[in-house]
Amino acid sequence: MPVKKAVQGSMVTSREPRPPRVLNEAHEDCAIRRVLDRLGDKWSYLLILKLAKGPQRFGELRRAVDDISQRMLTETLRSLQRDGLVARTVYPTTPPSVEYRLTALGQSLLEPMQGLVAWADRQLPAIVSARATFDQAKCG
Amino acid sequence: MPVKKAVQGSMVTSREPRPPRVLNEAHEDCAIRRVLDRLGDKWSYLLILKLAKGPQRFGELRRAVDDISQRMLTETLRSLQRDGLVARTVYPTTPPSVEYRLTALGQSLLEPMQGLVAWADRQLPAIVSARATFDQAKCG
DNA sequence: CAGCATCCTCGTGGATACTG
DNA sequence: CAGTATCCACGAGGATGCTG
Repeated sequence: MPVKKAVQGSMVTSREPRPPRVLNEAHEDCAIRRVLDRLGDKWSYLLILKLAKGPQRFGELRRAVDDISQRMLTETLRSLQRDGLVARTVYPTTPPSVEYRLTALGQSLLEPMQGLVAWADRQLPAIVSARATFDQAKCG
Repeated sequence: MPVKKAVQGSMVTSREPRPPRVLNEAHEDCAIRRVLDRLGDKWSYLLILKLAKGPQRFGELRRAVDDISQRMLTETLRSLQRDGLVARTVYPTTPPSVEYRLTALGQSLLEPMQGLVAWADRQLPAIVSARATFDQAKCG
């Protein structure tokens, strides 16, 4: 395991301080990549699944997920809203109450998503087992 | 393993060096999260889609994706292999030749994945449009 | 209650050099 | 060709404090 030198010895290479990195963005026009960049983050997929159960308030979602930080909940919900997958409704009560629900577009994502969820549920044992075999072969 | 302290500036804040973070791992038993942690990375999904076309050699995959670094190609392929989604075959020629192909388990993932790809292709315009509207409302 | 602002840590992954 | 090994930039996201 790479314990991270930390030191960078006294003598050290003649290495230059590395020029800024230039991104290759050629893939930006690939639909699946753009969608995965969105759904592949830590919380989006999960929040959509929670919202599939029906509209929910901010605090409800927070409790439903329970290990999401409030900052990420806010941020993820907003980006889902931006993409038109989630709608946000403010009720001007005191204290304020905000409800989130899936839009039609968001709903339309449920079907393909549930296909993946079903696959995950079915195949997880096989994956875990494959993993064990692989690790055994390595270390045994 | 996080040895890393390294600098931590000379003068700097009166703030304490923040106690170590303890992970909430309560979600570890959720199949979809475990599967997404795997497929949600930058390359797995894409490599599986490439391998769906048939077995391919290391270099072929490298060129097929073309903006993946060789390090990440190696690493991603190995973790897919570990999970039993991809099989690796070495042909002891000179120079060596290594072929990767989807296992049956990997194949079984294609169907749910393609559902998602299809959705992405269909709905990307709607998402882009929603995004524009949202941004307009913000800045306009 | 439903956020916003700030700061800081750490994991992901790119760049590069080297090997069998 | 198909990797391994190292170094390091950067952005995701947790912790915390404050607000309407």
